[in-house]
Amino acid sequence: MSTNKIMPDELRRHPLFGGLDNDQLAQLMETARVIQLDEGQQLFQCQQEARQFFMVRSGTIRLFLSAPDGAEKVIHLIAAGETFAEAITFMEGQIYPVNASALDACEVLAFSNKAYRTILHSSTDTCFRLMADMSKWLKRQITDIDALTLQNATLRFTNYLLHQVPAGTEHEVAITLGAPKNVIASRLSIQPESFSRILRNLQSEGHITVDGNVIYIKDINTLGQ
Amino acid sequence: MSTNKIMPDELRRHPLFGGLDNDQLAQLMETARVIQLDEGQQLFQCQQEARQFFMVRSGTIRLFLSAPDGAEKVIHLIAAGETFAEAITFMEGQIYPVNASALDACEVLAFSNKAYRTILHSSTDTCFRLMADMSKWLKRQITDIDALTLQNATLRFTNYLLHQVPAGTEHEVAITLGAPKNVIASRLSIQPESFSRILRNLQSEGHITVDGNVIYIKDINTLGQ
DNA sequence: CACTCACATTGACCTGTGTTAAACAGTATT
DNA sequence: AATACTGTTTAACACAGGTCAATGTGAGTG
Repeated sequence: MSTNKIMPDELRRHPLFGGLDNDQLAQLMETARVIQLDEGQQLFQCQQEARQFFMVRSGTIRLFLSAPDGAEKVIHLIAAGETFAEAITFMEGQIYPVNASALDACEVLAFSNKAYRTILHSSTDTCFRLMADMSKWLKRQITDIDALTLQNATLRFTNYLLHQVPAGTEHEVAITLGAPKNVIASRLSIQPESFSRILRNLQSEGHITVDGNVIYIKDINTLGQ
Repeated sequence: MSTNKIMPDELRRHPLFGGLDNDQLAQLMETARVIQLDEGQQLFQCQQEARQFFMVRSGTIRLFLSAPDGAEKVIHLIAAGETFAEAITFMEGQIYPVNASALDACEVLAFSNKAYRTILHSSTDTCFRLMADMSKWLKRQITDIDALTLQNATLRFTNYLLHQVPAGTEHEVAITLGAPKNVIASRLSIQPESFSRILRNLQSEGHITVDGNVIYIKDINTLGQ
C-alpha cells in the first residue's frame, strides 16, 4: 500500500488532477515526492516560503494557527485523499499562512507549485478545477466564521457532528471521531474541558451516547434543537 | 461622476479586468449594468442564486451573515473600487453564501458571471488574476479566524486600527472609521457596548484619543502592546 | 505488572463579554 | 422649536465558557 512510487490513477481520482493528460501528469509526477511523517512531525510552518502543495495519501494532517503565547487553534483536519495548500502559490509573498503537522503517522505527496502552475498556464480546464477547489475552501471558512460568531459551543459541535452524517441517514447513526477529542475541540474553538462538559450534557439530555471516540446520535432530526 | 455608462478605464484599473483586451472588455460591459442602492437596501440575500458579481463604484457594501434569531455579523465591508462575490460562480450550487446590503447610498456595477466565465475560458491570464484575487480572500478569512479564536476583543480592534495605518507612518496618526461604530463592532464580532468600553479603556490608558469617528493613535509601535 | 504518559473528565472558581436598561447626543422631520 | 429617530455611551448584572487543580483511565513500555 505505502510506496515511494506515485501511481497516475492515485492522482487522477482527485479533481485537481482529473483533467490532466498523460504528458501533464508525467510532468507533474516528475517533480513530486513522497514524504513520510511521524506522529506530531511538522510538515511546514506558518510564514515559511511555499514552494509545494500537498495531497494526503494516508493519515491525517492538522492545519493550525499559533498565538505568541503558545496557544494553538486547529483550523482544518485534512484526511487521506485530500489536497491542501494548493491556493498558496497565488498569495502575495507565497508564504504558508498556517502551520501543518501530522496528527498521526502520515504519508503525504508533495507537488511543485511551479510545475502545477506550468500546467495551469496551458489548461483552462485545470484552472477551473482549481478555482472550484478554492471556492470550496472559501465557503468552508465562511461557515467557520458563521459558527464562531453566531453559534455557541454546543451548536458548533452538533453541527460538526451532523456534518459527518452520511447522506440518507434517517434517525440514529454512529459517528467515529477522526481525531482525539482535544483536537476536535480545538477545531471547534472549544477548550477540552468545555468539550467534555458539552458531551456530558448532550448525553444527559438523551441526544447522544458517547463511547470513547464513537458518538451515537439518537435522532439527527432533533440533535440541533 | 455618477452615470449609467460604464467606462472601460474604470474597469481596467481593477486587477480582475486589467488583462482584458478591447473585445473582451466590450463583451463584458454589454452584460453589465449599473445598480443604484439606497442606504440599507439589500443587494442580494444569502442562499439566493448567484448570476452576477459586483464592483463598488461609490459607497460601501456590507457583507453579513444572519442567524435564525435575527442576529447579524458583518464579515466584510467593501469600499469603492473593490469587487465582491466574484468567486461564487465556482461554488457548488452557485448560491451567495452571505447577504449584501448598502451601508450608505451606493452605486454598484453588476457583471454577468456567465460572460466573465466565457472570458476566463479563453484567457489563462485572467484565470490567474482571479485565482490571485481568491487567494487574497482566503488569506483575509484565515486572518479573521485567527483574530476570532486567538485574540481578545481589544486586540482585534487594535489590529484592525493598525491595519488602516498608511505605510510609512512613524508614530502618531489619525484614522477615520469608514462606518458607524456599531458596524465596525459587528465586523470585529464585538457588541456595540463592549466596543464603546474598549474605546474608553484605550483612551484612559493614553493609547488613543477618540473624536466622533476619528481615532488618533498616539504611537503605532506601542498600540498593540 | 508496575510505571509512565498522554488524554479525558470533574468540580470549583473566575472573567471577558454579552445583556438589559436607561440616559445621552446628534440629525432629520414636522 | 418640539419631536422622533438612530447611534453611542454608561452602569449594573448575568453567564458561557475559560482557567486551575485534581483525579481517572487506558495504552504503551521496560
